Amino acid sequence: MVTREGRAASVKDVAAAAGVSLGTVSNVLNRPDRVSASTRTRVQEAMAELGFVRNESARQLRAGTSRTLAYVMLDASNPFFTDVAQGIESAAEAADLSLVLCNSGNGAPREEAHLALLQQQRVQGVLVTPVNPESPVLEEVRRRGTPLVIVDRTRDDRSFCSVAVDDRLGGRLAVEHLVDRGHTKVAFIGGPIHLGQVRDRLEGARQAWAAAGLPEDDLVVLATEALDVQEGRNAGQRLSGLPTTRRPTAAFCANDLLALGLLQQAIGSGTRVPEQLAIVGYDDIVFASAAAVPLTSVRQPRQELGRTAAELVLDEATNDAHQHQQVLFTPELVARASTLDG
Amino acid sequence: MVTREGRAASVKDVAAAAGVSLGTVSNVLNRPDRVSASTRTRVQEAMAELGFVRNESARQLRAGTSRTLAYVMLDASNPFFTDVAQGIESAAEAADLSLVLCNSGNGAPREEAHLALLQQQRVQGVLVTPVNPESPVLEEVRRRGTPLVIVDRTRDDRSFCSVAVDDRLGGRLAVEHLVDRGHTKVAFIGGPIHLGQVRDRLEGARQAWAAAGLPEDDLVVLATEALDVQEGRNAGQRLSGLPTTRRPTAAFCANDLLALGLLQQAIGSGTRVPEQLAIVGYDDIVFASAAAVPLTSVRQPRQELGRTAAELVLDEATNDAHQHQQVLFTPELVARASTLDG
DNA sequence: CTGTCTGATTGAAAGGTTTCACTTCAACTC
DNA sequence: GAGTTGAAGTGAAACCTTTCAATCAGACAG
Repeated sequence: MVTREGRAASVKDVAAAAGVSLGTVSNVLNRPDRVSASTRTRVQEAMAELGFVRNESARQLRAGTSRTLAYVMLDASNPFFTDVAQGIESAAEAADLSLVLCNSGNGAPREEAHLALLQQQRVQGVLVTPVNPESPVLEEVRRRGTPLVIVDRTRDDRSFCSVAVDDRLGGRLAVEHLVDRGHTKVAFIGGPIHLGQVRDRLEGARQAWAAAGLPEDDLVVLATEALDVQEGRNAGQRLSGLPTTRRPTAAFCANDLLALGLLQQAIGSGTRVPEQLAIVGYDDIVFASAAAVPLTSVRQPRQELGRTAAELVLDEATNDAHQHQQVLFTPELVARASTLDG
Repeated sequence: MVTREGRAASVKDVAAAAGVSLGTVSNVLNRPDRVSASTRTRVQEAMAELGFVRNESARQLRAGTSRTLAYVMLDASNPFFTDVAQGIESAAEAADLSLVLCNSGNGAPREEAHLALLQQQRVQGVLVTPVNPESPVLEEVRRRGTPLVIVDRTRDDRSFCSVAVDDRLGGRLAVEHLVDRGHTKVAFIGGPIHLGQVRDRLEGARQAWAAAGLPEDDLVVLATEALDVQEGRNAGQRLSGLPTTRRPTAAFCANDLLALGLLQQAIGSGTRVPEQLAIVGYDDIVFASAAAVPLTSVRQPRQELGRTAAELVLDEATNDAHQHQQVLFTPELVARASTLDG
């Protein structure tokens, strides 16, 4: 019956309708075995009749805690982060928690607003890929009692749990691969250069370059303003502008979006990939393998990243003897047509 | 001070620390103008001192409603839906509500679980791109008092607000464009065929085909099992397998993921796009224009879709005289290199 | 028939915030 | 100086659920 008399039905209404006490209704909800079968069905019928929905606020107020985990994503439109979210979700599901996603869209104010709300909601824990991992806001969150784990970033002091992927190693793998294929002049494309990710990948690239005994100046750095497709195209134009003799024969891009932009610009301007320009991306998003020339890329264990982060935050939430730890995953190079001619 | 004595600080603690009554603390929180400046700062200092975080459950319990909107996405890894979510977010922000995202991952049980929890949380309203728009679960949600709007789908009866895009028109636009370019044998690629979207886009395609006076049989339907990249590749192989005389010179794909898969397979097997095979996609996701051969696609006003849906759900939540309405947006063809040679 | 045990049910308290009718007090008016 | 006004602050009630000690009814033993 749709008896909507202003407010929603409460346990009290259900109790009245079923002719039992309010404690019994609660028992039906939480410990059905303690209630006789006949009463139980009577109560359940009353609930259905009245369209009763348990009020989570009241429940939580009493219980003191929610059954929710939250992930504040840096950029919901980057497939990398949605994959991470899927990993988190699988761990949350296993722990019988539900996951809510928030999107900061790379904006610090939005991130702060989301974090404030999540604290107020007393979520069990927060996972976040922060705009700035060094921000004091993160400390504040934990100081106020909400467990927090940093995802795909690390903090210089080791004051938080974090999960990330070894970006230096990733950079090394990419450049070693290119060196193996005989390239002796390579461009690194990425930026802003102050981002931890970009810095580390470049550093790894330089290590591999030096290890191969190649002259430092032949690893050219093209700094970009963002890690998106448009910037990839721009970088491509800058490459095309170079005289042939000084033009790199391969490019290592700090993420796949850049690589896809570069690829597009290259093909559009008649450059053959990989014959004239080999390309390595980073992240191995689903669109990398679906590119017209399937992209060689450095794969990160995205789902596992998420899953592990969720497990850490749960440990922090439930285990008194919790120790912060910084988990570092190992990336893996996936070679495809964009570097493999013939 | 990190005085964590078991439980978090409450208004009562703050009141005691600041030497005021509990009502005053509440006033500082909700009507700061009614409190003298000196008391206000004293209370605020006490809050900072104790690391006070307002308990949203208690607030909501008292207020009866939350300041939250929710969107249950069909597939968080499809950029189309994250763009819709961004539109919703902008409307939510304007109304000073926050948005939580849930992902059903195309699974009915997950969708149901999310909907149940959102009702319990007494969210202001729910937006959902349902696995099955005809599901009785949706009626249940509304019957129990939570406003609900259907996004990017429609229901046959008009019992819900919904926002969608005119898929028949989209199909017509795509095929008209191909006919204009002189194609007389075209493949429609999409499926599962029972999906409303796919059905309507195909129907529009057929209308345009018939209107051009072309023989019905020359619009070939290749049914796929899903709308993803892999199925696009598969479809490409099926096309390649056809004898040249019977092979379509153009393909209209029911979404961009299919189109990208098809494009990849085509280029990989040496088919020149668009000279030997023109391709039209649908959705105009960001990766469409970034494809190696930029994809002609039917653009849907994704952000506006989300924004409008959010406005409708808010109207349903706040306006007693609310009337359900089905908003239908107009798609637009964006012509790019995948159909434009020369 | 008394006493004991068990399972089912009850009723009241607690949890943190907001609201609102009420009190207090200082400043002002005539 | 009696009376009025307004601003500032107070305190109890209400929101809905869960928990737990207490009660009840009936079965059973002695």
